[in-house]
Amino acid sequence: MGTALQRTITQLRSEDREFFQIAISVDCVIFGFDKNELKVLLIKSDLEEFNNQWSLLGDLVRPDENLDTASYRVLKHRTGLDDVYLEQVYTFGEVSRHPAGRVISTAYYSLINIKDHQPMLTDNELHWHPVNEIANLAFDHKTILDTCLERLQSKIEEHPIVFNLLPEKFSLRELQNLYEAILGVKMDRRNFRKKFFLMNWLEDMNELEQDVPHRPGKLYRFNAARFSNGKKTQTPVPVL
Amino acid sequence: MGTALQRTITQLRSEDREFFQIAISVDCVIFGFDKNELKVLLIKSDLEEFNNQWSLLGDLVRPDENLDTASYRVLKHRTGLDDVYLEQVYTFGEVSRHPAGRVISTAYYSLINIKDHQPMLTDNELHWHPVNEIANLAFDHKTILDTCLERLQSKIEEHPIVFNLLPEKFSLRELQNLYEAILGVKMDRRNFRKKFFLMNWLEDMNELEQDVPHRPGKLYRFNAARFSNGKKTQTPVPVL
DNA sequence: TCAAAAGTGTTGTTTCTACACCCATGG
DNA sequence: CCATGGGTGTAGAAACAACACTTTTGA
Repeated sequence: MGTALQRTITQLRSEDREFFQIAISVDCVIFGFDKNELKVLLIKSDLEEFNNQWSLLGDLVRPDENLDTASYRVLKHRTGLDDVYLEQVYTFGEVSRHPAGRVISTAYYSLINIKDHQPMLTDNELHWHPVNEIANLAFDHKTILDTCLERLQSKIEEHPIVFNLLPEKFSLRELQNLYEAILGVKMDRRNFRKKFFLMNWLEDMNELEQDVPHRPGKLYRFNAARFSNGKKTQTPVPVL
Repeated sequence: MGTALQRTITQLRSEDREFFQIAISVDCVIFGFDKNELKVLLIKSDLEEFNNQWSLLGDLVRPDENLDTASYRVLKHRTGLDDVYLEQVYTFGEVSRHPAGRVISTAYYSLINIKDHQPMLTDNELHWHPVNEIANLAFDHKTILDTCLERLQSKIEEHPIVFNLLPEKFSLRELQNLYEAILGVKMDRRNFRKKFFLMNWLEDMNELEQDVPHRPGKLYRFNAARFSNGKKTQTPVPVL
């Protein structure tokens, strides 16, 4: 009862050529945070069918390239950044999702500090768009964006990843603005501070904000070493 | 600055043939629940490299077939069941994950009522294995299984999907055994009952268990209409 | 001195956890 | 009558939500 998948490579190549008609791509939802808005990096589609529409950054996966590697490559190519937070979310495989043929796409999102990336903005095909203002995109990219945003929203409830969107030093106000922008809710300032200090993720830099027209706030940085000291550490013990 | 992905189909086919060297497959982690154990349906691998090892059920995706459709096809083929709960989890794309060549695989898990499937067990290559007793599998299938189990564990914390693993009528004890098997924890009976009645997902059938050597428990069924009447209904209102 | 945001504690509510006794059935 | 699991309520702890005033800075 063997399937094509279970045969050896020689057999696969000779008998099952019909299966090698699907291309695979990665699409990256690159999030940034600026002016208290969550933004995403988009490019003008140069495909005729989607003239003047924006699309996510993506590329075909090479035959000798891991999926993750392909995303890192796209990211590096478009932002110049290495070593960024990247997470696979979902694979979109509708037969008709791409007008150029059968292309299955695996979606990733990444979080970058928008300031680090400024120089690449000279490429005038690339722009940061406020996530809230995006009504539609080329291909099924709006769906991909929505899916990645939902994943991001649930992820930050438990994991300290938003720091990737901020400069090394930040104030609690900036951190709260960021959470509010991602989750689309307003939060109570006092409860927010309490919660974060309890988590024990922050290290006080003993520095103050500069050039603010009001009382300056303290600056903190994320202390990864403290992560896992928070309250969510009691992993349930398997019963068997 | 166009990439291969952005060209038209004619161009893609002629210039980028190198990209059509990757096959895509789906692998299904089919969960069942029997004798108070969570089980998964496996097949003996008939690939030489993995002689005598068990593997998940999967197949190559056809060029004109949606990803989800391919999973349903595999499921139908192996269990005879239609209309089952199915959820995509993750796509495994390591270059070397399959000895027969470059095969990227999208993993799904599904939940079925093991009783509905009994007849197909005549196929002696197919067996239900207790999830806790699986040490390794062919390919990277152990990783896939682990990933799907983790997803299942987090999913059931919020969503009423475990009912797919039970017969239509079940006792609260069975339901609790199922949660305990999936999560690998022991729970307090009184608190468990309280929580479920609060959720309001259950409909009392006014029937009792039969043929039990002790006081019979009431039977319930999942009432989908009541879902969303539970407490988790207050969706946060976006601020913008 | 004014405007603007920083910083700080307490109280009530809800949720979660731990825990023990009587009941109904089959054997 | 015994063994087995069904069925039930309460009290303490922890987490969460709501809320107002004083402080510091720049203009």
